[in-house]
Parts: sequence; C-alpha cells; structure tokens
Amino acid sequence: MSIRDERKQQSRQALLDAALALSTSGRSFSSISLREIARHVGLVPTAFYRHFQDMNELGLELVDQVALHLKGILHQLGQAYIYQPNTKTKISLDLFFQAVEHNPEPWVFLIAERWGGSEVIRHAIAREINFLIEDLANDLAQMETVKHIRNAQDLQVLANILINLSFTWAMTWMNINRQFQDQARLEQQKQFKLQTITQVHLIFRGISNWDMAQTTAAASPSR
Amino acid sequence: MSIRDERKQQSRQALLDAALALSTSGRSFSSISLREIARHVGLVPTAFYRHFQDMNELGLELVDQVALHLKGILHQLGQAYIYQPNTKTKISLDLFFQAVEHNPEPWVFLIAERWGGSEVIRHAIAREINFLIEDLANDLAQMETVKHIRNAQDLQVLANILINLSFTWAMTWMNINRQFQDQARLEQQKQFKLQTITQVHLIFRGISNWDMAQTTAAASPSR
DNA sequence: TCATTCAGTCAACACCTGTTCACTGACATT
DNA sequence: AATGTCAGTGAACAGGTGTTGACTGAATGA
Repeated sequence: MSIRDERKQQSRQALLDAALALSTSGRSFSSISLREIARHVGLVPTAFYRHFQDMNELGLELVDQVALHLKGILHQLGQAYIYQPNTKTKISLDLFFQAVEHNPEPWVFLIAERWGGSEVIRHAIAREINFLIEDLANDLAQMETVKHIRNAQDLQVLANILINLSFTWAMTWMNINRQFQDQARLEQQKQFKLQTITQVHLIFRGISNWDMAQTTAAASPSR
Repeated sequence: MSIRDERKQQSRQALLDAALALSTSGRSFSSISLREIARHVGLVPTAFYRHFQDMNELGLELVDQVALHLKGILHQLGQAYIYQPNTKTKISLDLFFQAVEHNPEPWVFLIAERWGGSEVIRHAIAREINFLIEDLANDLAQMETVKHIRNAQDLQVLANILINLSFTWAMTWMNINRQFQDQARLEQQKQFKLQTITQVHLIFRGISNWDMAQTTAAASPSR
C-alpha cells in the first residue's frame, strides 16, 4: 500500500475511533456532530467528507468493526467453555466480565445504539446481532450439556436468550464499576455475579430438562 | 383547581406528550430540542421555561409517567396469569404483545433511553426498572408454578430475566409490525411468538426443576 | 522532470440551537 | 373596582451545525 493510502487509512480509522469514543462517553451517536469528531482527531470539518459521505456511512462502518470484535470475544468465550468441560459457570462469567471491562466501548456502542436514534444503524445492528446469535448457537451445539438438543431452532432460542441477557449483564457490570469504588465496588460486583450465575443455572436447568417431544416449529431469528 | 392552573397543567402535559411522541418516532431523546417540542405544541420556545427548568427535568417527569404506565400493564398481565391458572403461555404473551401494540410509546421510550444519551435519565430508568422487577417478583410469588421458590432472591432473579427479555420482545414485536405488512406480517408474528413461547417454557422448566438446596446468597437488584 | 491526483485547508453560507430580557393581558386576589 | 400574578409572547444574542466551493502542496505515476 502506498504512503498516501496508508496515511488516509490512518485518518479514516482515527475518525472511526473518535466517533466510537465520543458516542461511548455517556452520549448517543445521534447527538454527536461531524465537526466534533473532526475536531477530536485534529482535522478540519470538511476533511471528514474525504472519508465518509455522512455520519450514517461512518456509523455503519463502526457497526461492522464493533460487531467483528464482539464476534471474536464471544467465540473465544464459547470455545473456552467447550474445551474445558469441567469449567464452572462462575469462571466463564468472570472471563466475560473481564472482557467487557478490558474493552467496554464496542459493547456500549452496540447495546446503546441497538435502540438508538438512527434508523439505518438500528437495522445494521439487528443484522449483526442475528449473526452473533447464529454463531453462539453453533458453538453451543458442541457443548456436552446441550448435546441432547438437536433441534436447530431450539438452539437459536437458547442463544437468543443468552445474547440478550449478556447485553444487560455487560451494561450493568460497567455501571457498577462507574458508580462504586474500592471495597463497595467489590461487594456490588460479588452480589451481581451471584445473580448472573443464578440466571445461567436457571436457564441451563431448563435446558437439561428440555423435552425433545416439545420442539418449536420453524422460527426465524429475532430482529 | 383554578382555571389558570388547569390550563397550565394542560400545556405542561402537552409538552410531555410532544416530547414522548418525538423521542419515540425513531429518534433519541437527547437529539430532540426544546424548541422542537414547543413548536410541536404550538408554543413559543420561551414558554417551555414556564413548566420545566430544562430538558432533563422534562425527561425525568417523562420517566415517571412512563414507568407508572408500564407498572400498571405488567401488574395487570401478572394478575391475569395468576387468577387463570390454566391459561396457556401463548395467551399471556398474546396479551403482552397486544398491550405493546396498543400503546407502544412508553415501551420505546423506557427501553431506548435505558442506555440512551442522558446520564440522569439513565439513572432514573434504572431505578424504575428495579421497581418493576420487584413488583413482578411479588406477583410471581403468588403463582402456583413458582410456589416452591421461597427464596426472595431467586424470585428477583427470575423477575429480572423476564423483565429484560420482555423488553427485547416488545421492541422486536414493534419492528416486525413496522417492517412487514399483511400476510407477511402475520407469518413473522407467528414465528416470533413461537420463539418467545419456547423461551418462556425453557425458563419455567428451569424453575420447575429448581433445586431448593442451591440458592443464591444475598443479592441486590440489577442496575 | 513534469503533470496529475487528492487529503487536508480555509472562508463563507444559511440554519438551528439554548437562553436573556422586557412586555402583554387574561385570570386571581383583595 | 383596583391590584397583583404569571402563562405565553417577541426580539435579540452568541454559538454550534452541515455543506458549498475554490485553494494548497506533498505524494504519485508517466
């Protein structure tokens, strides 16, 4: 790649990063401005147009990048769970919370803008979440606990529940880390972890006792 | 109440209604303006200040009103479920979707602004959602299926799951109604209903086989 | 070496925003 | 009937916004 193209790519990515950072700092994507992003990168407003036609185009690319990242994390978590069959739920959830804490921005963006102010972005996110659910369903199919569920629809329904709940977990976790400090934070974290563990246990207890006779008819993923 | 106070109240409520309508029409609360709301009501921008100090104050009142409405709907659904023990899950979910469809705005507002662009509103919504979870937990305590769960924390965890999933159901349902028409819509609705029924069945199967020995320690509601 | 491409610049535009202040006039109080 | 209250008005402000068009100058390719 030529020097010029490389520098262009850098600016482009800087704009994307700035947009992610701004729309993740407690404000919504639809309330941050093109000028603000450019300013944050150290560019003049009009330079924005050299990279994106408008904020929607920037937003769509952001959805792509963010979804790709989450897909990687979730798959990683899924594989860790599968190949360590004796792993307790607690350890898996610890890994999850750690991943969220280590790089919160993608989670915040996807979850906040899922029902956010931009139509096209909501569409794109719904699409990506369906892919995440599909991926998770595929990972789950390899699990011992779930081996008796051979209906693809039922697996998707399970993945659907887990993905949607995990979004709430992620946001709740980050809110705890924002609101509390020191040993009060540790206490809150502990209590919340206990709750999520109970939730997972409850769901997998439902799975363990799942009746094969009672399966869903054809069903498409949620949007 | 005097004539003047009554008219003031009317204007005030008109502002609240306009704000709800605008922030529910595909845009976010943080991206609608004070002037826009006043214009929508037929008032001059400065008249806004006769009723609210700023948009945050308006937003907080909106959260109150919306949460009160949802609390009523959810309690009604809970009671209907309890006092008709033979009611199938399907009928309960039909009632739920019907309620959402009949008055979508409160759902959209609460769910979209839950992770939206305003800090104070997110706080207020988190608070109200905790109340909704508490209320639902109380209603659930009266159910036959759940009679063997006497641990208050476990009931709250169950209510937590149901509330959070119901939010996704509500939004998904409304998206289906927006994107599809006629018999394509009916088909999508049918398929999605089957999915949610499976979700509920899965969770309550987990509840039915809940082991009393394995209960959570003290746990506070999610924020 | 010279002409071309094009990321970034600069100035200017029309428009929308929140907030101020003094003002009006229908209702309320005395 | 005289006085006070206060929801709604109107003009004006400083500042932010998206988008335009013509420009500069370093990297590119012939």
